[in-house]
Amino acid sequence: MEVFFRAYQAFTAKPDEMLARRGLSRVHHRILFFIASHPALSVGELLEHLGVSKQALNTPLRQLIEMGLVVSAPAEGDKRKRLLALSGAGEKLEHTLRREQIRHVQRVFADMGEPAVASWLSVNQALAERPPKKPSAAEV
Amino acid sequence: MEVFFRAYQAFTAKPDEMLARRGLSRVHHRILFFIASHPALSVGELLEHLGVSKQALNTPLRQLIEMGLVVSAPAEGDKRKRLLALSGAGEKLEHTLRREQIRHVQRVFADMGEPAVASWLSVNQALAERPPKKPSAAEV
DNA sequence: ATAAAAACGTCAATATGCCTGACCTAAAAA
DNA sequence: TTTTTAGGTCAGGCATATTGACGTTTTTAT
Repeated sequence: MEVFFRAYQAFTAKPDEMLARRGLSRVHHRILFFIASHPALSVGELLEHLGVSKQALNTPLRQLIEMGLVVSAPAEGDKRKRLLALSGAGEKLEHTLRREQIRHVQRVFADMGEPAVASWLSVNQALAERPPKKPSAAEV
Repeated sequence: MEVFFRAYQAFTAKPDEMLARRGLSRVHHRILFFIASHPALSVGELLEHLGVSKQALNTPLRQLIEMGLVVSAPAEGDKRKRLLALSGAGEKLEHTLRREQIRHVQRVFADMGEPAVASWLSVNQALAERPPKKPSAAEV
């Protein structure tokens, strides 16, 4: 339990530090991550992924837009929807954060060998896919 | 990144649910866990492990004591220190929570096989032990 | 013996983060 | 034309964490 906890903390420590220097936090990273992973994401879809209320998303998302990291544009077919995308700067930041996490993980992977990594990934996958109960939207 | 995150969430979901039914939360679990793992732990040592201010610990710890799950007694040699221990009920709860997590993990382990589990554990260990920067006490 | 420090507990003020409820606009659907 | 839907925002409330400041008891230093 403790090791698992610390592993996750260590995994996000470097990005957290970089984000903090820009006045951003874990939420902002999650937003950037989902937008990067799901092109042309609508606000509603983002809310589902994050599992927070729209009021909770409002502030950090607005900050990202005001900082020019995220762009929000009305959808083609349905102008009520706002499609989110990363700006150039947003992509750059997201890549930087992602690369930090990859670097951290790879330093370990290099020592552990290929099959260990594959196992680690698939166990995580299995753990994540088998929620003991309902994943309670608020904590996804 | 996302899988790792969800794996950890799933790992704590069941305990969180059980704690919530008693009006407790993640912090309480962490306190119970550390007390269980370190017999005759002093308050100061607990604070170091948790990496929070003593004011932040005060409330949840007091609740646990008032609920009769944790006992606090002056140390033999140094009566300024308060040594923490689980009561019978506290041990029972801690074991229940621990067992839930083990059960969750073992359902997955059963499918993945022995070596995969060993790899998963050692990769986590390695990730946890290699903080990219300083682990920033506040998030340990 | 007296002063200083350590370990713990607590009160207060402050900041954050998230939630629910309520209200508003613009656009799509009925 | 009326009703929904998608999104944005304000207000109030709750929970939690932080720093700062005291007060108590016990131990250590002078």
